[in-house]
Amino acid sequence: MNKKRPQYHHGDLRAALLKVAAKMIAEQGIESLTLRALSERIGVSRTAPYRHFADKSALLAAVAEEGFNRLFKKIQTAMQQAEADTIDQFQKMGVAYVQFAIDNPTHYRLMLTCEADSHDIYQDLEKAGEKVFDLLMETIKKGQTEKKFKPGDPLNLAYVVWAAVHGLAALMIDAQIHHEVDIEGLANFTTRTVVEGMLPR
Amino acid sequence: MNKKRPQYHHGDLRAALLKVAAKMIAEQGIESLTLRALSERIGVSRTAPYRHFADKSALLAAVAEEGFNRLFKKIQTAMQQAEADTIDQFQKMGVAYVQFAIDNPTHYRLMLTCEADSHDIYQDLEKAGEKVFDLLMETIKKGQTEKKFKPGDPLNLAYVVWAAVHGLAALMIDAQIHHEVDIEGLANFTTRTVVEGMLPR
DNA sequence: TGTACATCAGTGAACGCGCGTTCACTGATGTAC
DNA sequence: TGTACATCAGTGAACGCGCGTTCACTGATGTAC
Repeated sequence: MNKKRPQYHHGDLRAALLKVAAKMIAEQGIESLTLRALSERIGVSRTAPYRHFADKSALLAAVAEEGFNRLFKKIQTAMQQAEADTIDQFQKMGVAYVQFAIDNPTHYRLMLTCEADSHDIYQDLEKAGEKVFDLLMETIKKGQTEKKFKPGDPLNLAYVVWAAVHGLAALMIDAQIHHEVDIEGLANFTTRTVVEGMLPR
Repeated sequence: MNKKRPQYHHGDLRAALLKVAAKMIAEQGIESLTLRALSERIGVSRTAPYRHFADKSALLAAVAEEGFNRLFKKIQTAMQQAEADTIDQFQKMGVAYVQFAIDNPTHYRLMLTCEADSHDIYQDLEKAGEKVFDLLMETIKKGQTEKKFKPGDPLNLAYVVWAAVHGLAALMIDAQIHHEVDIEGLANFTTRTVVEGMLPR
């Protein structure tokens, strides 16, 4: 039993900080996450987090990083559940990406704006983000060598696709797209349209 | 000469607040805009803004609204400068949209996240945003009746296109896409890809 | 044209709040001998 | 197995700060007669 009398040493405070911070962000938004409330909820003094993180933004960066790792896994399993067809994998990736963002709206927002100020400072965070992007790049390259996607710099294509799924996620999160729409349906339609275009066949 | 001795009555404080707030947001970001600094810069007491806006968020909503009006005009003129071809107009719209976002990054961010919390509260803001969206909807409908776009619910197509340009803008603003890329080029490529798709011809 | 008065735009002092962070500290843990 | 000691994780009081907003006010403006 771990549920003994509160101990002086927490055991694994670092992990607990990340976990509870993620939970609180999900519940109340990023803005309202305070180091004080976070510590109190864990049952530790306000200043204990400073043993594990240099400051608040370092903690947020770690939370964001963990988010990218989860996103990475989610996309990976989505691809594995797809058929062998590259285009099918590609679409599943896109839908999984949007789904993650919708399921973890505040966390997702943190991930994509946290990096903004801190590109160079938090290199682990940057790497975690790049890992996800690389998954996309590789799929596009594979599709190109299989002649299923048109040729050209895969980086530009990756940007377009990323823009589409990120944009869709962002608009939904910020409630610009009305909530009553079928999320998965629209995510599916979006990736399909990016692949097939808007021209009549 | 308007540059007389400072007067008790400012003359048009409301307009000045909007203008200077936009300027300060552009210079230092949304976070760092404070009512105090804004008032001081205009040369008026801290509490003067409360004669014109209920509170800070009402002022921000008005700033955002003004942004949508400027965006609307910019897109309109971009369309007018295009050839008569609907698809050409469509692409020019997309590029103009991204261009606006890149030229006014903090203002753009405010516009698209401000609405989030305040959909129902600030109806003028919502209307200003809808006007821009309607421009997109109309163009898609026109393209469909001309058989230049594939049929189907134009709303879904509009969401896809909006997602693509918004996503591109957001990624650029949040420095997820490296700054060295050719902005206009990528914006062009994006709208073209959304129209034409990724399949080989 | 002059006066009285309601209305409105701006003042400035002050409140109250919550926050991140610092500092010197103390209790627990692990290791060398 | 026992002891000494360095190291490390957590404490709690307090600092300092900037902010949005309130309040009772005052000076300017416009209008009715």
